Amino acid sequence: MTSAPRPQHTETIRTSSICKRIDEGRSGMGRYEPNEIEAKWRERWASTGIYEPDLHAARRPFYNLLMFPYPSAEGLHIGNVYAFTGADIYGRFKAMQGHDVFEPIGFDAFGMHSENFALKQNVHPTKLVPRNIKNFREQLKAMGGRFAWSHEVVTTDPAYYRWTQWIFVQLFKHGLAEKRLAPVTWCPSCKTVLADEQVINGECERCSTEVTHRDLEQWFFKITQYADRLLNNLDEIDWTEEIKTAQRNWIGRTEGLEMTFPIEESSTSVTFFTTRPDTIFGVTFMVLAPEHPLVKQITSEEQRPAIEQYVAEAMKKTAIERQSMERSGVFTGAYATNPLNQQRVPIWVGDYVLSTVGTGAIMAVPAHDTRDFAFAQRFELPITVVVAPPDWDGGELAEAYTEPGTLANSGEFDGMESAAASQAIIEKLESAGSGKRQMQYRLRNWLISRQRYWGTPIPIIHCDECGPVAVPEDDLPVVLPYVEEFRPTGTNQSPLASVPEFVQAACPSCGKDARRETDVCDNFLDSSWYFLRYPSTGIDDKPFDPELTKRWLPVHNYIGGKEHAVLHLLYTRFITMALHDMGFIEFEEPFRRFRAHGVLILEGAKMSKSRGNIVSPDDFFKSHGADTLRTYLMFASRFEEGGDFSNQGIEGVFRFLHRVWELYARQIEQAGADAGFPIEAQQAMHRTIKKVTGDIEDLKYNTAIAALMEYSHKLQKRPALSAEETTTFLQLLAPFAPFITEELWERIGRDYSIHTSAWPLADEALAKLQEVSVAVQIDGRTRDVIEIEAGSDEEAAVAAAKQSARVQRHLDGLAVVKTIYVPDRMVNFVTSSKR
RNA sequence: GCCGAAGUGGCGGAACUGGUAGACGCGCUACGUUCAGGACGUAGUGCCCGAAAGGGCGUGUGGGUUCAAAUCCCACCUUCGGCACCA
Repeated sequence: MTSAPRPQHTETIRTSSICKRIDEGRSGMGRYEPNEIEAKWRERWASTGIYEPDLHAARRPFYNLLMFPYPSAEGLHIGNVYAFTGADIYGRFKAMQGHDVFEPIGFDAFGMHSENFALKQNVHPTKLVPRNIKNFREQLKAMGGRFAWSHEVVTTDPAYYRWTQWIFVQLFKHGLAEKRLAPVTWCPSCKTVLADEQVINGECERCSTEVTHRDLEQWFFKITQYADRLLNNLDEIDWTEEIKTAQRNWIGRTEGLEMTFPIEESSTSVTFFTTRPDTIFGVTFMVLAPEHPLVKQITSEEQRPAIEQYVAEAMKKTAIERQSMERSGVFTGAYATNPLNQQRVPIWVGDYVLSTVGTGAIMAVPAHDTRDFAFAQRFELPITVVVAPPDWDGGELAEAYTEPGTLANSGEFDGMESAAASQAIIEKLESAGSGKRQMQYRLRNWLISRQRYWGTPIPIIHCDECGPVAVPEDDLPVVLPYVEEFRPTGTNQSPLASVPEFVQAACPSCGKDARRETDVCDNFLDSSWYFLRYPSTGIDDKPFDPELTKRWLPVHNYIGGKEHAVLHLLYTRFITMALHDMGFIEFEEPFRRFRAHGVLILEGAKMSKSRGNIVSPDDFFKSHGADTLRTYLMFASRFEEGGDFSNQGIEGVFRFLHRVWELYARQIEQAGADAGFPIEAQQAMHRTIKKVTGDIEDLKYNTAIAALMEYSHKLQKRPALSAEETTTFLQLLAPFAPFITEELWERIGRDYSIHTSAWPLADEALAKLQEVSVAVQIDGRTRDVIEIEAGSDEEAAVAAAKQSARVQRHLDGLAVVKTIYVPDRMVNFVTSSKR
């Protein structure tokens, strides 16, 4: 692991002159110069190591994790600053509450973006990536995160990917890795495998050639074996509900029936899965996915040309297009028999059926499925109602009826309700041997192989005698060789295949000549375990030290983007569970608490390279300083919702920090003045402590900052501040604006550092409001607002309300039939005139 | 198409468990300060009628429940995010 270089601040950039005049004529303090003070404290924090907890001795460990960035050549994105600031504020808050906070950072640096960018710039990724990382480090330091730089992790470092390979080997040894044929997207012109995002409207993004598919031998991890546990544990873990829902849907466990229809004049049959056994009597046709292996077998000679053309067309569409466009299909010429009613049903091919879902074939029940209904209408196929809608007249349906109901046209099952009928039909089919109850999952196994250069080499050697053999652990890492020509090779192999010294290897098992695997790993594997490595960086004989792991994990708080809801977060859970089962770690869920933050958008659109609307934080660091940018990003919207970035509102936050500076300048000048601490001021302070503390815990940073602004206005109005107010306000602001608060903390004569000082505690009695405003309504309309003592009973509140002249006027001539009192909130007089 | 989230002033956004809609900030207006000025201070600022007092309307649209709805229910519209080789 590399240790981060000290930032060099040879020159200080003067801040914009927004405040040039503010303090002219004021002596001593000078004006707020964010660039000066930020440079000063960056250095001081680094040299004193206040963000580097002693991992072995820490008494109250708190592992505060954020999603490590992908170091692109464009530099740190303002969205990264947004996400990391949100996580950092929480870490700073926990540290001030007395925890030993470990907030590591690293770089997820393998992958297609780096490879493609390197190709474009004609710079080798081994040169480009360190350059990008260096730039990112500087930017990350500029934003003022409390990062433990001595534990930096870089996934492209052999000292790291050695253990990524070790994980691959463990999974392989435990039967959780398998190799099989699977289709990839292929550009016939570039002669290369394409990623999904490189395909636009069925064409290669570079050469606009229509893409095709190829079957290649690929490695998979058997995540589906963990489907039930991954699903069931979701009920227990403290994660953002939205993410848990996304994972549940992704895993997609459904219970139903798997059954087969024999094909006429053939020895084969079609197997499909259905969650609606109650509708089997309504099957009027079947549909196979275009990729289904039976298609070639059963198509009649007459239909063959049409089918072949249709299948070729379908292969060009994406799964999303196939499900969004108008239903299309072609009849194969073959028929199957419904074993329940002996009905003859035509077999079609339709691209709305996906080979990756279920068995790649469906029984079509147009009366009770909207997609099948549309298909039947288009091709004039019969629609048989077998579940009667509530007031069905026996006639034709205008649209599919997909709800449960009473069975009709279903022989012996007529009159039964859907749920009972499903069970009865399953039992009948099970005893007849033509179907069985089945749990089905949407989740598919994890495709690990990439036919690319810039990734972790898969640590496997293929031997003709022994088959695939894992590289012995002592031989790891399998180092990614330097390949000058790292562009895709025009074969379906990784560029590594063109390096004979790499490919040639002796079989670790029998010693004969063998071939090294040349595909590299999906970089989701790199990022599936990085949090396990952070505490153990520098340890080179094991991936993670058991002692440190036990002390620091599972992670206490993980904050990251919703875009990682299923892939990264599910793969990470899977790897953790697998390592647990193999006995390497004691826990099976990696993160105690996970919170998803929102997406930062620009003028209503997501920032992306393709739109060209990426905003760099660098200009803001220079013009306003990191404190202003951090605070503004957190103030502009609810952290968990995300929001719009505009540089309109940033000035408001900049002014706020200037006013804070001024407030303390005045305070310092008046040193020695007897400030006093009136009760109202104490109450305001404790209310603010309570509000800010609660809001940070809930990640409601925007309202915490609003409360601090409000409180600062109150402080500005006081002639002088007490010592307690002076320190408390700075402490509450410190997680958001770590630099200015550290500077002012020093200037008011407190000991370094504010960031290790104790978070203020709210005095509940003082935080409580003494007087409350109570709305007085008449028939639900607010007519007056009265001030009464907090906690007043109904009698007192109603009496006070009736004192109001306005209320009296509105009640004049009306009879109150009902009075509603919500303590400390409102009184409502309901009158007889009410409607 | 499927899954998820969200629609509140001119703008970003607040609003506990159904209980004063619009906190805080931007912008705008007026006044003050300043040689001048992007600056700073004070006050005002949802919309409509009104000189004011006051009144009416108002949280995407239409309906409903309730003494009371941004919040709950039903239907619809729009936007954003995800859909397995982007990370």
